[in-house]
Amino acid sequence: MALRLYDSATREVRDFTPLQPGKASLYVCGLTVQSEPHVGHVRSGVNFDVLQRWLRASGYETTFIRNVTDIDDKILAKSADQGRPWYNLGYEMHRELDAAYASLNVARPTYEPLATGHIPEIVTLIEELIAKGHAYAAEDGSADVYFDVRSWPNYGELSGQKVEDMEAAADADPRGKRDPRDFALWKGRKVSEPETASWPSPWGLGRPGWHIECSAMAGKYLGPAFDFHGGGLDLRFPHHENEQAQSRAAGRPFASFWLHNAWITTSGEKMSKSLGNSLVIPEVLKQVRGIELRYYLVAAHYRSHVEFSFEALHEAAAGFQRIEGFLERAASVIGADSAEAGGANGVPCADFVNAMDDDLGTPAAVAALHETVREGNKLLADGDSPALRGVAASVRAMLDILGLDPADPAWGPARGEDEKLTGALDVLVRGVLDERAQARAAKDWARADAMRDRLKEAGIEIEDTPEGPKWSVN
RNA sequence: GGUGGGUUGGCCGAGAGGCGAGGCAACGGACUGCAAAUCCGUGUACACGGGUUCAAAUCCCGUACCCACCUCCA
Repeated sequence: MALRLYDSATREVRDFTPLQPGKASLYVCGLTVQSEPHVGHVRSGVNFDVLQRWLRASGYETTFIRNVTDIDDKILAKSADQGRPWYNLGYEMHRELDAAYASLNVARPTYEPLATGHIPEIVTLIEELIAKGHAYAAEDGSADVYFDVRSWPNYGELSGQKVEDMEAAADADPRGKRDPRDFALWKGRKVSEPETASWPSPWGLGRPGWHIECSAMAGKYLGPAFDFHGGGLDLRFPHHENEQAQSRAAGRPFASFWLHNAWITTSGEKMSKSLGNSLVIPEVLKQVRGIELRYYLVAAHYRSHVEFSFEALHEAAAGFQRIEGFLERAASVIGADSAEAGGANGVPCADFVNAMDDDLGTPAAVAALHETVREGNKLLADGDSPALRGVAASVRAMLDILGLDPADPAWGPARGEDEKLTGALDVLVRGVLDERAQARAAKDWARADAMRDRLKEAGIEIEDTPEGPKWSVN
């Protein structure tokens, strides 16, 4: 079975047929760098990262563009409030975003273009649209340029809405618009805005509207037609509708598939900057590790709403630790350095592949992963074997596709934190364990258990295994 | 007003006409001095009311509640 994905434009699951054989091109709307990223933002990053990984694992040479919007109304307003340059705020938030992605092992895109770095491409595209009669400069001298919605009969095709049924924005600033639904391609500079936030154009000083940047950048890096365009569900309208209208009006076929990830809600409501109920990443990572948060996000389907709760998050962490536990035990049996332990030659099980091919069915894929782990746990009882090696490698390969391989250097040094400290602690704990072994040999269970309890109070868990006791810091 | 999505067991979350995804929690068993881990097993579900069907969580009609989008949003 080949890859099939749900296309928001046609509202059905369709077979993926690449525009160019063996290649896949993907454009995802990244964030506007105006505030710290929260769990919801990162969900999108993780979802499309999984898509990217699956495309690569399926043999497609993949180009993945994820932009950063580094100029917009909110950035200007916030930075003005904070009394610092807009680019200073944007840069800081961009770095926060990078850090959040890194802490969740979201791979970097092929390119990560900034809106402000593509003013010439944007101006050229607007000029094309004006020449074709789909855009006009406002006649009020504001230097604004608008897309003429009425000139494009297919407007609304992506979101399934009719222009007549749309409400005009309550707060829409009608200055210079022929129709309230027309949207800005170029925003003339207002006197209240900093000079550094404007660029010269044929219509006067100004800055790009929000939608045009994505059309321009997608065109620059992926060409007039490309395979996938992704983003959050809320971008479907107006952002993606407008992107598609602009691009097609300019004669570019644009995206073949539109992919939208659903929300993470808190207390039943959308997690949003404007609601102020954001759960920023560094806060969440005080409770679970990045890999566990990623597992939580991957275990739900990308098109399902997820109601965020710390309880569910901890549950997910426990589920992931089951997988990790198997890998640790397997590595101690077959040797951590063996080729099989690396997962490089591992083969995902058929259920996993079928699940992923079916609209990135990560929940079913994770179920398949757990079943493989159970199989591996059974094999573990018999010690080293080719079957165990195969299963361990398979588990690693599946985890890698989901971006969840605990041994991936992206997660940083393994749990052992500081090697010197761990080494020192090991000597001390071993000393206690040796004494405990003597007590156990003498069947002095009270003394043996007391030692175990004391270690536990210090946060050190003891497990007796056939190979002797093992300790871990909890 | 327009458009779209949702409601599944103690919890999280899949599925989409028959055979109970998976995880977490619970309980029983195996293993263990005990515990932990692991394995085996058990139970409790499809918002409500009708209908179609040999068979409905799944299809149809209706109702209720929830959520999102309609030019700031992952």
